[in-house]
Amino acid sequence: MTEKNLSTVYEPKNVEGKWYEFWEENAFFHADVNYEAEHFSIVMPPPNVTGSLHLGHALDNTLQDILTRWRRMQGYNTLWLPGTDHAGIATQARVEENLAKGGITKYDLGRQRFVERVWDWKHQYGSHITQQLRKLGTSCDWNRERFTLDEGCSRAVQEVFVSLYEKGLIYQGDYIVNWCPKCRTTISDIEVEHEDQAGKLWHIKYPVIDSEEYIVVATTRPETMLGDTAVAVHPEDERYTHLVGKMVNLPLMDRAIPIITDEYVEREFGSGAVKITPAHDPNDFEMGLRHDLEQITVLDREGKMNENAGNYQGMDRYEARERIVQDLEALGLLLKTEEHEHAVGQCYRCDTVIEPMISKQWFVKMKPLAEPAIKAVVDGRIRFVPERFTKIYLSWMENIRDWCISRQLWWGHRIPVWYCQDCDEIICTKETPRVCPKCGSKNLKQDPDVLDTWFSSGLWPFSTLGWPEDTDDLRRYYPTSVLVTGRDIIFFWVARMIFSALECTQDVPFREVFIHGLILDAQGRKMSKSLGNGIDPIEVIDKYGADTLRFMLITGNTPGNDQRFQMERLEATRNFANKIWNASRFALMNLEDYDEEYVPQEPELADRWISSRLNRTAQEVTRNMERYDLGEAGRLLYEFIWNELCDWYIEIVKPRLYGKESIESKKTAQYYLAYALRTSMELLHPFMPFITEEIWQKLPHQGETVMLAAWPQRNEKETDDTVEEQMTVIMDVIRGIRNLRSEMQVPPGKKAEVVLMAQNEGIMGTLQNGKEYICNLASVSEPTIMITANEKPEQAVAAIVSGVEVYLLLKGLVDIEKERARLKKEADNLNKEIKRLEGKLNNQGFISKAPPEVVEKEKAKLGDYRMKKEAVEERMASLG
RNA sequence: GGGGUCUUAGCUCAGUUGGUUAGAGUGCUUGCUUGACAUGCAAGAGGUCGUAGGUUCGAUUCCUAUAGACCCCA
Repeated sequence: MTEKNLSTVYEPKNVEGKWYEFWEENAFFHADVNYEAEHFSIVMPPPNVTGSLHLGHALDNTLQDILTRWRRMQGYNTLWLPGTDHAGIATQARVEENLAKGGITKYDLGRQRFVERVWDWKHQYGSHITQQLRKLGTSCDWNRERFTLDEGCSRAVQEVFVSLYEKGLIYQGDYIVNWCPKCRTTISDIEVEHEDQAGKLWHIKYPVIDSEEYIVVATTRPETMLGDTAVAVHPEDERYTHLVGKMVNLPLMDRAIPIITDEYVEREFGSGAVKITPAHDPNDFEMGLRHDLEQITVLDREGKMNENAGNYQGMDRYEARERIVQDLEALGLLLKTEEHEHAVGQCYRCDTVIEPMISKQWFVKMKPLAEPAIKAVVDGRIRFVPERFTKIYLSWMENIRDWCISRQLWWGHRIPVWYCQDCDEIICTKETPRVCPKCGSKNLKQDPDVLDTWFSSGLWPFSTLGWPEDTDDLRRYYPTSVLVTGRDIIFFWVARMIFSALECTQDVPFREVFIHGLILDAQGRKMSKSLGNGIDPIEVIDKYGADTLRFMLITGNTPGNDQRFQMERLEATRNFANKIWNASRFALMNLEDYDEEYVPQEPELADRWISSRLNRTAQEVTRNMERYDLGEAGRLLYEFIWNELCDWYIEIVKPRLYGKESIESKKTAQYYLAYALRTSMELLHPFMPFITEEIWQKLPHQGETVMLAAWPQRNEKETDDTVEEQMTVIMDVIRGIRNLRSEMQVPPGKKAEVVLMAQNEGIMGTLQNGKEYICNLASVSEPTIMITANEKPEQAVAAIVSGVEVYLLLKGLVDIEKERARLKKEADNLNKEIKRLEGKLNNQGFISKAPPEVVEKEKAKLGDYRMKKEAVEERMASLG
């Protein structure tokens, strides 16, 4: 090995790519269906097929990869199934933009050729994001990669559509839907984002027919008045009782419309009278149905005023708004204009203001599907982690509205419905029909619309495993073990998978849903294109390595909470990778003559200590992973590796490795160093897969890859409280000496003389046992170790640690007054604590009600403090 | 209007069955070419745990109210 020649700085670039190829070529990610072990399966939330990786993906996939690698090491039959989403609107929009550069529209190409173009686009860019996922280190089974528009997923979509249609759970109807004038399609309710915006509230006078009176209505959208078919007041509003039933003359349109009453009207809002536009407002639409009002559509699909808009025909909706206000003012019908903040619905894709519009669309009837989906979560057959997301899910599911699933796009799953042009028969089948089953006509036309992308992603957990076929994969890996996704997608996706799965497979799609938060920028804002505050994970990987990005994302995270992306934390994590790298360089330099056969007979205190700490860490890491607290698991490993393994064990063991002790001692140290480092790499592997593989391969090991090493389990025999207590004493003494040296400004190069007074024989034995450690780590010549005596060293400064009085001899350099002041401060501190504990232990309530072990613990603490205080006071007395 | 999260060291955050002299990273101060690492080592300073009540022997932790920040839903 030539580690001495290797860079002292870890270079992820030289390591990461090579191991990924190794894993993929050796099919280590591949899941073979077998029943020898319990299964663990995850389906990856499919990213947009032509999109790019962002930090949200990086976090989501890192979490999944950690769980997958961990379970695989534990011996589960593990499948992580990857794939991509056709992302209807987004992908189509990008291809259209691209066409626009050449001055053509999709209409120039026609549907068929346009869809071919989109497939070309998909083939060109479709592997971009999966390559990016590989850079991140994801250990998914690429042989099983799926695409929402592939043959199998498409068959599943048809199957479900036809089945729901036949059950009457899918229907077609004219309802008010959310129309995006820019995307030129409907979108579902949850695709509308509501944002409070500053607007105006216009108070308009509508003249009452056969009267001198006006009725004043307040609106934020005057352009829709052209489609008004009524004015409504609250039935108990006495201000208007005398007008109910009369007609008003709709200004600008010169149309007579009635004044009606409805409970829905808020008396406090505006004037208490509202204009009703059933064709352009969801609430008005409902009211229109109740009162059998006419629906007059005044806007077209591009957001322009249509032929029903009188003189305003052809104007854009905002232009029309201005003109209408002007015209009303000119007519003296504008009473007043107020500033008004109100919620404006916008398209989640393009931010265009949504136009509520009446349109014939396909819907899924949600109530019957929601019921089992609620039950599955209430029953605990599906569990949300963190638990609080259960409530969010349930409240949404309980108030669910029918789902508009048709989209006026060309890219997606075409609705499997045909209309007979001769007899108007509607045919819904999986196979393209040749003739009308009713009249035999061949003149059939397929519905032009495609399905909401989420309709197919809702089937993802089972369509990807082969459903509706009864496949081996489906039998083995379904229901999947856990779904990992962001909190922003619970309604869009998680909820829809749950009800789809229950309907189609009569089973839950996954047992657990692990929800994580969003990655925000350093100021705590959402990352967005418009703000330009996004960070490209690939750039981060190129600069710092995938391991660093992964570990940084994971350890900065508590389940379900958002986190800010801080460059400083990235550097700190990079330093951790570098630390591991250098500790390994050191180890490898000193393991050149490692003896594979050697089994240590007499491990030293430090060896037994690192082994004990390692085993305890393994146990704690596992425990935290089991509860999805991956961040805490990662932090524990960071602390163990850096603080215990590097800062203490390696430092302690150096002289032994350098051959300054016996050959047995050296071999034993080599054994424990290799064991501790290798096991650390195994525990850390799910988090930082690349660097751990690189190092594991170089260390003494068995097996082909750390990926398939057995997950370290706690070995009861190796955890030893006594050993840990003994090492704590030694470490405290070393810290005590270092502290004194630093305060007294003893030059680092100078060996110090110390006297150690042990409280009892046992501690004295421990000190003797750890004498070499103290000499080396505190730079001490030869400590005098003895039982506590009344005779204290003169010309010395003291530190009191648990069980030991530490004296640093400083001939002629001790400032008695300063030393006394230093000790006084320490004694005061101890007195404060002693008083606090005495108060606690004198409290009858505490003694009788607190658990006995807590009382014992407090008593022990008090005893320790008292002894320390006594020692400090004795020392002060001996100073005279 | 309803619901949720957060408020702990200058900054970013841990702190999970209520008992710790309240922790980490970073920043700051001091000293170090200590035969792996200055992307490092060692020592140190720094916190009324948002505010006010309550429950309890005991509250950073549980409950209520309140202030502020952010998010979701209507």
